[in-house]
Amino acid sequence: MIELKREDYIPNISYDSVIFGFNGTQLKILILEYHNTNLFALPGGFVKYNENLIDAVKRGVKERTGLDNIYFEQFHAFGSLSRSEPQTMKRILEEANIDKASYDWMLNRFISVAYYALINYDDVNLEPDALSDSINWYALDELPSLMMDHREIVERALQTLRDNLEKKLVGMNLLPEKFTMKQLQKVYEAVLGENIRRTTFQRRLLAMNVLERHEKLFQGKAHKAPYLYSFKTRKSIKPNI
Amino acid sequence: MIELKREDYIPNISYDSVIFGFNGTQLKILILEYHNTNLFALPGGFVKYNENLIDAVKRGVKERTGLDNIYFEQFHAFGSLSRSEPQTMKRILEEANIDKASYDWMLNRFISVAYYALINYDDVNLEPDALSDSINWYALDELPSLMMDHREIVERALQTLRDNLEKKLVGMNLLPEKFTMKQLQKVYEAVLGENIRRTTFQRRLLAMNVLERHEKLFQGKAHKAPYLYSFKTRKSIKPNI
DNA sequence: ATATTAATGTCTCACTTTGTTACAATAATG
DNA sequence: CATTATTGTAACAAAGTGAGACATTAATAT
Repeated sequence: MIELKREDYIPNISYDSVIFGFNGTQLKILILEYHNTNLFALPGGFVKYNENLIDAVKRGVKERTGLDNIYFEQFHAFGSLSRSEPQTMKRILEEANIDKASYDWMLNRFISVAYYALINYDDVNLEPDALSDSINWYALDELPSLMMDHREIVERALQTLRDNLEKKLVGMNLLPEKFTMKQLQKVYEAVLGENIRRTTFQRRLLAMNVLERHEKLFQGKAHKAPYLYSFKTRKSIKPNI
Repeated sequence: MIELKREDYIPNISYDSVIFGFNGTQLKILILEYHNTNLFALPGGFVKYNENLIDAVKRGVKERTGLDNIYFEQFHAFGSLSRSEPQTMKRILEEANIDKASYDWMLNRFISVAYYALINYDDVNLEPDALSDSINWYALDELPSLMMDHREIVERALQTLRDNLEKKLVGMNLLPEKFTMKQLQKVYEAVLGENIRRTTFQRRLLAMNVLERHEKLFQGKAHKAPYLYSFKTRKSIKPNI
């Protein structure tokens, strides 16, 4: 049974989430498709009266991916009048057989706060919400046409991710705990959308003093086995001299 | 007469603005003081149902400074439950002699979207709003104690300003149209909170190729007159996806 | 008129960071 | 045990930055 009672939620505020995953080569994001509408959208939702904004976001993502303890980064609030499309919303809600009395408030104008998150592609247990037929990974250059301003939201998320890549050591959540330099480089290349020189990249990242080197990897490939690295926890980072 | 009718405004959403100005040496921001309360706060307000979020912000700042056509940068939405302080709000509204029926909705929990702006210190015509005794410039290191989470909002604004300084050529609005290299350096120093080497700074900024050099300045100072510069107009770059 | 003063514009040199190329090391394969 | 493909790192070139030196010059003092 779908619960979207008007009295539980703050009207006019919503969130949208851009969930990035990495398949080893491409950056992908989670997109859902609403019942019988051919409408694709970012996973989003509403905020309860007695709930922190960030908790609403976490709740929505946990319901759809099973993941908890994800790192979110808020990147923009979208507040233009023109972004709301009551007819589109109405169609979605009718196709999901929600009754008019309970969905009426959802046709209002909403200001939406957008977050992105970076998760380990393989950990996800995808679960469509009540309004959706499916939720799936889409590569950034193979996105379906998205409803409302969601395309703009995605572009802004990617831009922020690129801007933050250096500062926030963003690869952290897109990779397994231990990874090779090559894997990390692939993450950087996927995020930045450009190739990086191997030796320069390696030298730069080692100089940053945020990686911990472990034993060798036995990948079964016919060449020298690369080291495995993991990210140092912030505490264990010692100053470079 | 104060107009804050519940039916005009979206409940639960507000904005706050951190307006930076520069007096040649220090960065300052605008802070208002509510009637008879000794409470200091950032200039903020509410969003009308039929109004873009950014237009609400511009409206509020124009009413208080007389300034139009300011560049705003949205930097964060503050959405925790704990940020709301209904007792504080009640006191402010009572001291301003607003009647309970019309202010009741303002005691709700609000999610606030915060913007900063950079303006020319001298152009401002300060005008307290209906709830306030005064609106004034305060240097960042001489701020009074601020209500609610406004201190945190200021700190985040400053952090974002610092992060964006290089990318967005932020000095643009803190200086008159034409300025000397020294003046620009003072802006950088005030924003970053540290001294910069003159020669390196000059070389770096000229290398960025964003400054246009004009005729010399006749400052009446007993030394070689510096060049005047202005910012070249830039075409915005769209992110690739 | 001319020397003085002090901030500016630019140059140099050392040092650091980044780009590029080269090459030795080595796990799996046959 | 040689081959293959990839890795780790060294070496050198190119570009960028920190620090200092110095000539230039508008106003002022002489």
